[in-house]
Amino acid sequence: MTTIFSIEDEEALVSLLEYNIKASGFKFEHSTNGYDAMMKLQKSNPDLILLDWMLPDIAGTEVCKFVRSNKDLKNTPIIMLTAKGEEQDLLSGFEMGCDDYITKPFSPAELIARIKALLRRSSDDSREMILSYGNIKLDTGSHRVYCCDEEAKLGPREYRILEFLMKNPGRVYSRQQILDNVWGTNVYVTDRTIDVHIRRLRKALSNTEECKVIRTIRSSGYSLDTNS
Amino acid sequence: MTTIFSIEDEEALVSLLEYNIKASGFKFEHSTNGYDAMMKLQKSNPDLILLDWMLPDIAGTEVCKFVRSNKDLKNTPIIMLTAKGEEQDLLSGFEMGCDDYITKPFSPAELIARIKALLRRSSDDSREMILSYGNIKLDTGSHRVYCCDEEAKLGPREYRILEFLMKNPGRVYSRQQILDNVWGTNVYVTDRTIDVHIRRLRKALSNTEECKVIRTIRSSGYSLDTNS
DNA sequence: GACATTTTTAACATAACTGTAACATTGACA
DNA sequence: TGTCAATGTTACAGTTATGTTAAAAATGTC
Repeated sequence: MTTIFSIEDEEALVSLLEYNIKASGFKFEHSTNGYDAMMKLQKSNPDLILLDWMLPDIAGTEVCKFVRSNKDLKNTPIIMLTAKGEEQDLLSGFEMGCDDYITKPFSPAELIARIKALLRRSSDDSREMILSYGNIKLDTGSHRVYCCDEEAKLGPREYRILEFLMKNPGRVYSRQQILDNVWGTNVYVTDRTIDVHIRRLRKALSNTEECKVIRTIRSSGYSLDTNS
Repeated sequence: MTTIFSIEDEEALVSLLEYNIKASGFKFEHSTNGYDAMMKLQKSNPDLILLDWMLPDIAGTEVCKFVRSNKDLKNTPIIMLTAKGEEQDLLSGFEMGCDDYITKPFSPAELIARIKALLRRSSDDSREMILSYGNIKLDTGSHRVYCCDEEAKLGPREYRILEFLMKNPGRVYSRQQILDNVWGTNVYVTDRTIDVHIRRLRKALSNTEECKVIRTIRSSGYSLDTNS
């Protein structure tokens, strides 16, 4: 689960943060001072850090510097919290590598919006690449699929199933695994539904014999493989 | 040539600025008071403005407000010059849309460094170039779009969407990505709004069949691509 | 402040996709 | 070979995503 780590000493604010962050479906962790934070951060390895610029022990810049120089944490986005009137800190903040800032007092909605925006920006599942197996090519950048150099027209679900299977060609996935990865967990869908989508996928990839690469492993599932 | 416009009344400082700015290869222009500056800025249309916060006639905020509300100047970066001890001005400065500040006295090296940093940042957006894809050409200098050699009339938003899509032809962007990049992060706009703009964009680019290059990827987003 | 332009929302229409059920087929095993 | 369970196939109806239009809201302009 996506984890937000807050470094903030003001109790009332911590409660507010915790409530809103949890309500938005994130995991919440926190420290009330800089040294504690530096210890915990290493283990926690959160997805985003909320950093109060005014801490009881050390300056926010120091925490920032620590994060940026740490191998595991260096790419973790940081949002700094500053009080009204501390705008001159913004420059040093950005220079130290903060990604965004928000001025106290702030609305929870705004904070959540900024958190989500930053997470979006730093998430890397939008990488472009070309997966290929046999005569099938799948371009995640343009969402196009080619089968023996002809474009295959797939529905969104079929596309995602194929993308999933192509990440590990040859490997057998159970219907449940396919469901979890393509539909998402806790979704109520019959197993038979998968068969239907597999059918559609096969149909779309049937230009030539070499394109028929979805193998049924009876009582186990499906895989991308030569049918042999 | 890149032009730096200074608004500063202290003669000694003007000489210092002029010398260093010219030595760094920029063109130097200046005014010694706010009203004069507002008149000259319009014609000069500089690449960056150095604004002393304490002017003999009007407050720096007023000049700032003027620049930001002027069609041609609104994107010009502003560095404000403040005297030590005027830190409280920074708040209003940033609120008015200043991009950076520097406290007097400052080292010429630091000033030049900040100028260059700001120019770099703003040049990414304002570099003039002609993007082209298929029969569509987009001139970022004149903000004109040609579709099969005829000019297409686009609204500002449509223009920016097209410009964004043209930076990576073929690549699929989700509505959220389009929002982040065209509207900016943490903006509350419905997804449907994008569809409407896409509709207008398509309408404007429909001279011929070859001009219809916005592809819908159901449940994923849009891309600039042949529809095949 | 009135006007024109642009942007956003809302409502509805249309097209595309999805899941289910019902039935057909296949393969394993006694 | 008959039986059973698993999978293949098909068609359809419900659902969802997108297209389209118009009007309200916001913004810029004179």
